Amino acid sequence: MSGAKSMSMELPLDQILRGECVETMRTLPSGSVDCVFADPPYNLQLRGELRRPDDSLVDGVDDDWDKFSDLQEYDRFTRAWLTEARRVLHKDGTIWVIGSYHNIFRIGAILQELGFWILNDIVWRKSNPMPNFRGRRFTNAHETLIWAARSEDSRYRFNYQAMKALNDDVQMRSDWYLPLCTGNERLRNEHGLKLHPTQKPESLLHRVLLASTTVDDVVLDPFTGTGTTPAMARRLRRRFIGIERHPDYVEAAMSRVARETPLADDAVVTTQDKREAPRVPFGSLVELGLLPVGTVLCDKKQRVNATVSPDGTLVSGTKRGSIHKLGAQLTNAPSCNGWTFWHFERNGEFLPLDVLRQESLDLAKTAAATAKAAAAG
Amino acid sequence: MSGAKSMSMELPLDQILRGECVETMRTLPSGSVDCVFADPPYNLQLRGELRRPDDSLVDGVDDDWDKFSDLQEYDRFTRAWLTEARRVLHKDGTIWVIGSYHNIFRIGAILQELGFWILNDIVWRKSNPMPNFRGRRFTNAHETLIWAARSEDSRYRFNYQAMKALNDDVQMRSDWYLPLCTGNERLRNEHGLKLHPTQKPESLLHRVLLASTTVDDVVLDPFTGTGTTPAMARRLRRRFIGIERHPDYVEAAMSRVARETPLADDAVVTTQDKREAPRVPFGSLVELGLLPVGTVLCDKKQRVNATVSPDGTLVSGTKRGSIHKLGAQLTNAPSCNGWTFWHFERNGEFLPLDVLRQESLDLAKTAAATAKAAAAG
DNA sequence: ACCCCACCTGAATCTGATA
DNA sequence: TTATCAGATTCAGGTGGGG
Repeated sequence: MSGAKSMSMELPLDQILRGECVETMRTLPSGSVDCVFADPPYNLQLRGELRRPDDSLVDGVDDDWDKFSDLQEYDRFTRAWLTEARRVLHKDGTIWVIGSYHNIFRIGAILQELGFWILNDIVWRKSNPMPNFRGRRFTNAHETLIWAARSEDSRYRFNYQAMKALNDDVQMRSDWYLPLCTGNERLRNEHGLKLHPTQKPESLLHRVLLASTTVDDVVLDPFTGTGTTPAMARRLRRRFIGIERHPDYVEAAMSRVARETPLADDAVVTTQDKREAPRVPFGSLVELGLLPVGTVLCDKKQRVNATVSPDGTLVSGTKRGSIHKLGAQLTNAPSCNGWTFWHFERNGEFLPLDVLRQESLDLAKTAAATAKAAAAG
Repeated sequence: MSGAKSMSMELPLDQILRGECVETMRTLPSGSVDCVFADPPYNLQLRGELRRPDDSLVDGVDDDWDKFSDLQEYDRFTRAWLTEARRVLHKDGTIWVIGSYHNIFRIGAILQELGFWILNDIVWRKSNPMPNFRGRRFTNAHETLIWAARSEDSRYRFNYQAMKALNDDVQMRSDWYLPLCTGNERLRNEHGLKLHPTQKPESLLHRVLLASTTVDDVVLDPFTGTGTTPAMARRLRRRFIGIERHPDYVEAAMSRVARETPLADDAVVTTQDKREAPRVPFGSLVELGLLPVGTVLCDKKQRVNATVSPDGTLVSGTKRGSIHKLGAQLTNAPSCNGWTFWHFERNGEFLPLDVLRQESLDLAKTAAATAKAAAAG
């Protein structure tokens, strides 16, 4: 199955090598690892300081390792480490690289140019992202992982059934909903400050390793940091090779790994992903055309009415607001459930908006069932 | 506001030009459009035909326009049309490009190389994606849109409040959950077969246009296809320029546009950003007598207070300054929004100055309406 | 033990008009 | 071009103290 381990060369297994990533990879034999997980610098290019609306300062990434003079230098760096990673990878191996819009397009383009074969782009949707404090863009609520085989004809590993099981017995999709690394999981120094600015959550690596490797596979992480990859590899009984430049991180990561207990033989697919509540923003009913812009809504006794705007707000005279806010305002109530307060006309009778909400959920459910049936054949 | 339309050149507005996209863009003047939405060919590398588990054939993308001999050719094509798009775009304009992992990394990298400034990458999560029939990858359940300004210093449009309203009054995130284009919305030929393999849903364009353009803005779609962009532009009272190579699509799109009814003046209005509201100098509230000289203001928790001067400054002890300056000074904050910081007493409760600002705007609006009625009567 | 609330934090390319 | 200043802007979740 996994070819790399059959080579049985003298690999520095279950170690974190201190050193530059390209140089250190050069010391590893070709075709010797089954999987690479890489979390390279993102080249964020942050400029001034950023403050929250309450004037508190955002603790941004200002480390030297994320500073590049320009795109060309970042591309050279990227091409260099991806070239080595490809050499070290077994012919049937796969690579994962995570990034944001700052760097992921560079990475993806270079991966393709080097002959990697992209299998999926995976979206890590953050359940608790940092908001956009200035209101100038959409909340940057996700990061992207690229999953690629070493080449077009690699016979790569994908544990389809394990992923399906992990996802309530429907195919695992390319969008993953996972929280950030916070709380106890986040490594901290003696002052309680985060040890590393970009520590990844264990749930992410758990899914990555479970999807694309098997027991005893060798996983290489060229940017190990605080060692999430080694820790999850040990827990899931994979072998790891870490590479990390900073001695403090090497030490922190190794003691973290030492605290991990490998799972027993029979323990495998256990973790469940956090299910999302099927929230329906009122605006989406408008976008979907279930409720045309300009529709006039009224309360049950038709004492007040309001018109639907393109952005999902309601307008009544000079007043504008969400279905809840405007309902409260027009009735002088402290609060109001707009879903039950506002009614629309259908076949001569007035129905609450809640009917439409339910219908939109049913639509989604039917579509999902159809897709599943098609998949089942 | 939107710079492009003020140029009033002879643009082929509200038309779909039949022709090759680069050539046709060359006929348009520089800086003449406010927004570009592009759904270019995806360079799908489907090797041979794809069959479902029941051996039925998947009607994939295999039209002539999607055949590119290799990555280099696709890059050349991409660079060519993006270069023209950038020339045609107003300096403060933005571009949207949608793609999948097959092409989006080429597009993103070239966008950056041409000097576009990426604002967000947006994930369109499909509520009803096609399942992965072979079980060899994750279900490809999303597509990616890149939203970018023409350059780093573009003062681009983002209708923050409208997006927030559309999402139940929390910031719109970078992941959008929308269904595929199916059912009645999908254009079909006389045999009931879909007219175009990749028709985009109207809900997607509704959100795109509502986020990044305003009424009468000019939107260019260089790969118009069945005309979802023109149709939504017409509905939302934006102007459009379409470009499409295939005469059948041009015809289908134009008759589709003709079936759209533009929203009425008052129906197309969305929640306004405060930045766009008319500016009210604090001093004018004093002049208008809405806030008498000598009134004592305090912060919400009544920890500091200050007195209103005739010139619209506040005085607190020996300190004097604008509502913003003094608020910042008294709280040792780098900045302060005096409108929300300072409160005045009315009927026993403390209200922020912002209430008075709104009231002065309402007064002005009422006065204008009265004047208009008098003139008409 | 439990609830409530105040406070803290996260890979962030985070203002714009006017003088 | 640069300096100045008005004023717009946050969500989910964890932690910890007090009642």
